[in-house]
Amino acid sequence: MKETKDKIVLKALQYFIKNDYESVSLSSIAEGIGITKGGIYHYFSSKDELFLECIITVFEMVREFSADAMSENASLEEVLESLFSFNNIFQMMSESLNMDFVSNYMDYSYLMFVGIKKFPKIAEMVTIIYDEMQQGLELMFLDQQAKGIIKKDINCKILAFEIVAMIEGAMLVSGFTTGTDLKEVGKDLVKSTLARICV
Amino acid sequence: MKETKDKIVLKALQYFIKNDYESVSLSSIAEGIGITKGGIYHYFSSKDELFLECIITVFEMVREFSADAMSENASLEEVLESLFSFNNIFQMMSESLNMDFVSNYMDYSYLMFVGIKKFPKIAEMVTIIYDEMQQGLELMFLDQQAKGIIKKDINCKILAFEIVAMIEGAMLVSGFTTGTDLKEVGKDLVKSTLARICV
Amino acid sequence: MKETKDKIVLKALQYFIKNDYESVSLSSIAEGIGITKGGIYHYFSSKDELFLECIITVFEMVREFSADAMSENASLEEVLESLFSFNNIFQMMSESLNMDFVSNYMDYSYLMFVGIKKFPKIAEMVTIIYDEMQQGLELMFLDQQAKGIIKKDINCKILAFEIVAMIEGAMLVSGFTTGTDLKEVGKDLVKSTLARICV
Amino acid sequence: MKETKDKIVLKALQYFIKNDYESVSLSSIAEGIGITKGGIYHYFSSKDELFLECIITVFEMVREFSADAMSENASLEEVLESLFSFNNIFQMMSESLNMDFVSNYMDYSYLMFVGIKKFPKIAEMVTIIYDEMQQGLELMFLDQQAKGIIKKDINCKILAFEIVAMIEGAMLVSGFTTGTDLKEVGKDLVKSTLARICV
DNA sequence: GATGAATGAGACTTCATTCAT
DNA sequence: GATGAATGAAGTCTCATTCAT
Repeated sequence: MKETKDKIVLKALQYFIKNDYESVSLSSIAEGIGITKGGIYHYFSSKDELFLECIITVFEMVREFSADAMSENASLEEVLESLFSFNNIFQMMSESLNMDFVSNYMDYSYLMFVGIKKFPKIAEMVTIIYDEMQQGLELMFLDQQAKGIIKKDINCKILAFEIVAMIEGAMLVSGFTTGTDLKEVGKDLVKSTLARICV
Repeated sequence: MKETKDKIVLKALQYFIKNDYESVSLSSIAEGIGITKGGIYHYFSSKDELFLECIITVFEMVREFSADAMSENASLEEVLESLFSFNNIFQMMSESLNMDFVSNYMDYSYLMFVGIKKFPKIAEMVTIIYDEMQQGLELMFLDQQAKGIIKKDINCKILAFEIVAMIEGAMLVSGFTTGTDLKEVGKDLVKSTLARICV
Repeated sequence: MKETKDKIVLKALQYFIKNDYESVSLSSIAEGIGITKGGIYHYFSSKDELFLECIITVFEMVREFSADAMSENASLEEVLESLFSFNNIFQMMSESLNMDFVSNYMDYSYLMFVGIKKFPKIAEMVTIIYDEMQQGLELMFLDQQAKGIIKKDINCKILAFEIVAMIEGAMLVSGFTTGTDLKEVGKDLVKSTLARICV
Repeated sequence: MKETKDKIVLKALQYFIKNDYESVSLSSIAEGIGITKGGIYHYFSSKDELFLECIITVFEMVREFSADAMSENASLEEVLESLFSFNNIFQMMSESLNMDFVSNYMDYSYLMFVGIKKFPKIAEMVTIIYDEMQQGLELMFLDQQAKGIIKKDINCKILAFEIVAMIEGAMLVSGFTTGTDLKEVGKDLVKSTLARICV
């Protein structure tokens, strides 16, 4: 059955996302789904391998999300609205994983960093994600600029970087600053962005 | 002598910033500075306490940096230039610590996240840092707006959040994206920001 | 297999009864039965837990012994003879444990004291043992008094306490005093006791 | 000054009497009297030596007490009353040590046992104490028997052993059994003892 | 497919002890 | 007479991993 394997990844993710890599024990994962430690070794040859699978699972979801947001049919406004509705990302993630523990950007971000420290290879995956997002945005901005919707004097490459940076930064910062409602912030940012780039 | 204690914190920071908390052993720290494991316990009652001291050391430097950047005498342009010259932050940090290991934002960010997972209290410190920065910027923007330098229709509170988010996001993202020169990015962002907010 | 667990308790008891609690290392226990340190943690979650199990094992044997000695069918003389034949207690204990290390009362007594210092709860167990013994004796004395065997003017409650105290004291003291043969002492005490309480 | 040395012994005794030998650290003793660990080594060459001094201190007091109780001028009744007034022993001990922590026989007894496990030599000291006491009593009993006060058919050697055993046993057992008032028990035992040995 | 016993390495931590000051 | 830094050995405990069943 593939069921057990999925259960392991899910439970592992749940722990890895909230705790230090080293402080997550295979026992606790096994116990959490009602099997024994040794059983995990049927599906994964090591703790590292399991961890990697967890990270990849999350990354694929993020990639899918950003691809969806930038679908061809969407208007400039719709794209920005999708990307800036941070809460949706984590809601979707939680639903996909059938669990409610990815409560904020910090959880996701933490997993990413820990992963990179453990396996430098993961940094490459992150790079791909950001590059794809940035290039996607740049292409869209160029298209809109050609159509006369975006101001002519704007450097689309820089703008794309700005947007990506602001999305990541807003998610990160809003997890800490007091008195910032994530939903409102998203809307405000979309508005202010459109105002300054559109003709 | 306070020398040994400082050496311990320095070496510990060096390891904590590059590796998983749990995978940093006190032995390696001790060995790294030529003392024995037990010696560390003269100065710190536990690994956690040492870790905390390391984090606080870094936080104080960041706080100082952002306070310096927003000094009263500085012009709008100077403030933005300071805040967006990311590389300077880490250069300064490296100099202060007399070590060259804080090579990028990821290192600092990682330390922050790991710290928060271990000690939720640290999240409060981070909140203070961001809040101070955001409020400082907002005040400055309002002042400049009153002087007629910044456009009247701009919401300074949102703008302050945007700037903080962009700084953090740019530092984070630029650590991954390919083909982005951190120095150039900073300059570009200052330019584009000034262009859109100034009369 | 329950074999290993039993081996651990047995070997642990062997060490705990002869040495300081703290100076008994899990390594030595493990080594003593040919397993590794970590193996002990399969059966006991801590050194304390193992220690507790050891103590309980001993207590249960003592309780059983005193219950046996005061069985209903035994005559007054037989009961006293059983209780005062100290050496039998430890012989039995050694046989039950399949080891010959409980050589005298001091060993048992020491274990009891150390246990109490570590876990105050153990004092309650000891209390139960003594109370049961004292009450059992009192009932028997009252019965014998009613039958006219024990002198009418004797306070059976005090007598019961005296007997318990003398048993414990004799075991304790005889471990030190020179020139006292434990076997002879027991017989003498039975004789002198019967002489003074019987009609 | 001899003051510091005395303070060390006193504080050490306070800890050794309530805790496991190994779990008493020199740091805690030093801290308890406001000096540092290293300072102890001015007066004692090792932890063991300090421990031994503590035990000897206690033993000397016990020996003195029993010698006092059996002073030549005292009558049979007075001697027994002194020996059986257990609480007095510990009260006196506490006063001598200027501390109130020797609350019961268990504390004293525990110290004795731990001492023996660590240094078999101490068993010899205990033997001397018991032997002295037993021989002292035997001599007194013989004297009283010669004077016609004690029954002729009593074996004074056995009686002396019985008394010592009962004293030790009563102190031990009364620390556990419920509903036994130590003071009353002492009086009862004196009475019942006199009744059975006197003409 | 899964269990459970067992290993072995490595971690944090404590402490008696030494010694220069 | 006393401090305080530092050592080094030992101890408890945790865990990834293996393997017979």
